[in-house]
Amino acid sequence: MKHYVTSLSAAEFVVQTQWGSQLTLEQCKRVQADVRERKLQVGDTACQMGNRVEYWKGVIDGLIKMSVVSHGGRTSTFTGLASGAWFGEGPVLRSDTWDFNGIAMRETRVAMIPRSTFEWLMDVSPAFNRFIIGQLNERLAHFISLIEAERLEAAETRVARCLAWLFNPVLYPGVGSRLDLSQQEVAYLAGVSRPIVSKALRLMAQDGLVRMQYGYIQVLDLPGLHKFRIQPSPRA
DNA sequence: TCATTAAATTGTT
DNA sequence: AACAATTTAATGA
Repeated sequence: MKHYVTSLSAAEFVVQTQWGSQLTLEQCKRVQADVRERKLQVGDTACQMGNRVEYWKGVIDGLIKMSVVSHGGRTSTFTGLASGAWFGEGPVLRSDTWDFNGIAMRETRVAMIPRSTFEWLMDVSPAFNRFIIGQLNERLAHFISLIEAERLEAAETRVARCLAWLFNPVLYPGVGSRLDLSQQEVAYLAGVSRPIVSKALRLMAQDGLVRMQYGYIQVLDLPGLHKFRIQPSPRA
C-alpha cells in the first residue's frame, strides 16, 4: 500500500485545487501567503465541536473522521473526509462554531485558510462562490442519501453507499480509485460491525464493483456501487 | 537479498 | 467478542 503521493506544500496544494486554479493571479498570491499547514497524528483533532471556526480547512492527504458526540457521550460518525476534501464552510457561513468533530484516522496533512481570507474570497471571486455552492449542494445530497439509507436500507447497502460517497470525485478529488482503508476503518465510518463490512465487501467484489486487497480498497464501478442494494429485513 | 519475527488485517465462529 | 489464518512490514544476518 505504498501510495506515492507527491508531497505538495500547502501553497502548492491550494492552487491546484478546483477552486484555487480559478483564482486570478492577485487572489492566488494572497491565498498562498495566508494558507497554513498542520500535520495531524492518528487521533489528533482537526476541529472540535463548539470551538470558534478560525480556518476553512482542506485535507492535503490522509483521512479525517467527521463525527458528533451526544449528551450521553455516545458518538456518531457521519463520514470520512478524504484527500482533497474541504470542510468548515458550513460553520463559517452559518454558526461561527464547529458543529462536528474532526479526528485524524491516520497521519494527515491539513491546509488551513484563515476565515478572513475565506470571507474575502466569497466577496471577490464568483468562481469561488460557485465552488462553495457546489460543495454545499454535494454535501446535502450526501447526507440526504445517508439518512435515507440509515432508515430504509440493510447494513450491507449502507456500507456500499458509504464507500461510494468516499470515492466521490467532487467532494474528494484527491482520492483516485484506490483508498487505503482497512475493513475496521470502513466499519467505523459506516457505523456497522466489521463482519458486516467483510460480508458486504465480498458481495460487492462478486458483482465486480470493488476489489479488496490487504489494507486498501479499489473501486471498479462507482455508479454500480451507488446502485448496489440488498433486500433490507422488514422492520416494525 | 533472503529468512525470521512481529504486527496488522481479514475470515470465521 | 474471540480465535485462527493470511498478508505485510521490520529486523538482522
